[in-house]
Amino acid sequence: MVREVAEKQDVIPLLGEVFRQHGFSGTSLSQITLRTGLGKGSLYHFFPNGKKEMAEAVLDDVEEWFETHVFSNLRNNENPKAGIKQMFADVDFYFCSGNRICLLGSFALDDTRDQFATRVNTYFTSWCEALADTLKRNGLAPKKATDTAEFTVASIQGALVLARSQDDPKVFTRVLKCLQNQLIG
Amino acid sequence: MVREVAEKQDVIPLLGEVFRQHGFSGTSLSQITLRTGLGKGSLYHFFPNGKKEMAEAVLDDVEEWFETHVFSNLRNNENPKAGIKQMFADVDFYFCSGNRICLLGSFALDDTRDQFATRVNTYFTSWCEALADTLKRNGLAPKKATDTAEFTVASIQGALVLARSQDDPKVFTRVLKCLQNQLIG
DNA sequence: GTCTATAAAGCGATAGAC
DNA sequence: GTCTATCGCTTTATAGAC
Repeated sequence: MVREVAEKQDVIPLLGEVFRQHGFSGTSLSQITLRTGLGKGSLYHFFPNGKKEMAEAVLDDVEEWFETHVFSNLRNNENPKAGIKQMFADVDFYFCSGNRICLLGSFALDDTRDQFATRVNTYFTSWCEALADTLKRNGLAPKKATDTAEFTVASIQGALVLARSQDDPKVFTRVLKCLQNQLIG
Repeated sequence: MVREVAEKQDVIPLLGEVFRQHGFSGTSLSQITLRTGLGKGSLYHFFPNGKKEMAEAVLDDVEEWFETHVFSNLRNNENPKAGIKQMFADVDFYFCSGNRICLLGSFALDDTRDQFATRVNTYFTSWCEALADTLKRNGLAPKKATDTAEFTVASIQGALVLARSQDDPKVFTRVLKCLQNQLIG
């Protein structure tokens, strides 16, 4: 770290990296110290409730990014097709073209989910609903729009899993392209 | 446990349950003892290399199940459409209609993957290749078959993630139905 | 094959000096 | 705000009795 005095705002992205790498239960405070350059003293100064509060701060950060970039664009873009196209561009950017996993997806798979149940649920629900709204405005029947949105969000998550399993981010790019074709051909 | 003397074969499914619940790094030997009823002495008798060897035994078991039921059926079924239909039935059965996660997908997401890299890679590769083979025999062009198989396997994984995030297994059932429609609708 | 006892290391968390 | 020292607990793993 360059600065001697850290700011919480600068630490959160680094925490996100550590949690993405090791998972929540696989992340130890010593690994956090390694990545952030902050000792336990500083970490507990910023996050009095320890590791769980650190993860919550990261999840807040993730939610805010998706709300600002993805969800609000889906809801507010007057051109549904353009909104969907923009979603795929943002998603590709955020997940670094398949080189980055989804922290909420990672938390969802084991019992970490239960510690962050509301956040995990809300993130995916918001995404599905915002996309379903856009699909309706693009002419899909309500039920069809809901199902298609759910299917799309699921496939994006699975593409991240499969890309990592093969250690090949191109898998993610291919699935994204296929999904975009299905939605706005 | 009813039996006083355990057999390795009986222990492996229980190990699978524990790893599915907590993830690999979230699983401790004391939790394994709770679930299996076996003390450290017995566990290290069966698995001298400890937790990693236990996970490997579980992964071997999973691979064998999928090879026997899913992959070989896809490769050998003379009727491609029937083979695909059977795959979805087997997958729905194995993942308990969305109530069970994929251990290899769970391992893939964090750095647990690196400890089981070959197994994780091979499982998904075998699945994609077997499905692509069937899709070709059903009339798809080679490249289209490969892409569709990859897309399908990814979506199945993502459906498991999304179902757990919503604590709603029905999500899994809906995505599976949608995929089957796309393939042999 | 199973158990208990034990070791050494690492864990999350706290206290207090600076 | 940052650090070091420390606490109490859990971890993986081993040893040895039965």
